[in-house]
Amino acid sequence: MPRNPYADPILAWYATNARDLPWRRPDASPWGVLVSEIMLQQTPVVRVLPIWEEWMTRWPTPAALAAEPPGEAVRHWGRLGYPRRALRLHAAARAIVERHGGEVPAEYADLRALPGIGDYTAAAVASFAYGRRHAVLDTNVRRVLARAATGAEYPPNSLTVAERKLAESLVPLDPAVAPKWAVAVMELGALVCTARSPRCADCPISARCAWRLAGRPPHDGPARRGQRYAGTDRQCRGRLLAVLREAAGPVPKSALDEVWADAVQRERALDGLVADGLVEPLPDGAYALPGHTVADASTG
DNA sequence: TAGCCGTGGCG
DNA sequence: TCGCCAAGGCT
Repeated sequence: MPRNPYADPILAWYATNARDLPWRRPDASPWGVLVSEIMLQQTPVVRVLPIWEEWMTRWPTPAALAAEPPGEAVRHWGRLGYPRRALRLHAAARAIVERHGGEVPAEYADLRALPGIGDYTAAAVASFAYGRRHAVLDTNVRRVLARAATGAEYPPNSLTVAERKLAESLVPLDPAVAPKWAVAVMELGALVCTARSPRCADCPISARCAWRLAGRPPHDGPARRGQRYAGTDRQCRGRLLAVLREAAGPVPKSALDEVWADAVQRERALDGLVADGLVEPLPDGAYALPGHTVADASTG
């Protein structure tokens, strides 16, 4: 039995089925790869594409972003969601300038030490941008391995030691092949071995997929907890931050009061945004995105 | 470690 | 319609 019985068919499938994504092109910089990975966290590719293009034009290097106030990163994050990612990406850019001379580091440990970069993103950037050998374990890969190797429809709720050991055992030994395997198995999960309705007829490893061979038994464990959204603090935070994103400068508190009726929840959410550094209260009682430049009010 | 953190499209 | 889901990280 080869080290990884799935590698050859998945690599062959990837060669003809991979999407042409800008951060995968040869001219993509490590910075472009890093930005894409942060934006893609919990966010579909189609929504990331235009924002990524805008960021690459506006801030082609970590130094370019680092030179801006953090609020500009939040503003140009738009409606991608989870805006703390924008704040952390800005902080990562400044750390890259200060600690790494403005170059995105290639070492996993250095990447992992940057704000907003966890185990997955550090491995992904090291692998995709620098060709390093790493087990790149995202939700797609976990699902593919759960089905193919374990015979379960879905992976466990949280990453287990067994999953990590399995993934690491499958990383090709050839350093030139390892990063190709990482991106290929991820792509298979994104396009074919999907969560809702997997397209087993189009899968290059269906003949050796334990889950399919078992008749695709449904998930039997505890149901995954669905997360409500309407009426939550998260929705309230989103409303408040949208007001600040769309305003050219500081806004009076009344502008925030207008977008959420429940005053108790509104204050709690606003306090949370301030605590997170996403919103800055000003001495005059107004609110702004963090680090905004005070406009010159002496003209006119 | 389980809960929190946005947003929008799809089955 | 509405719950589920999308290249996670942090505490």
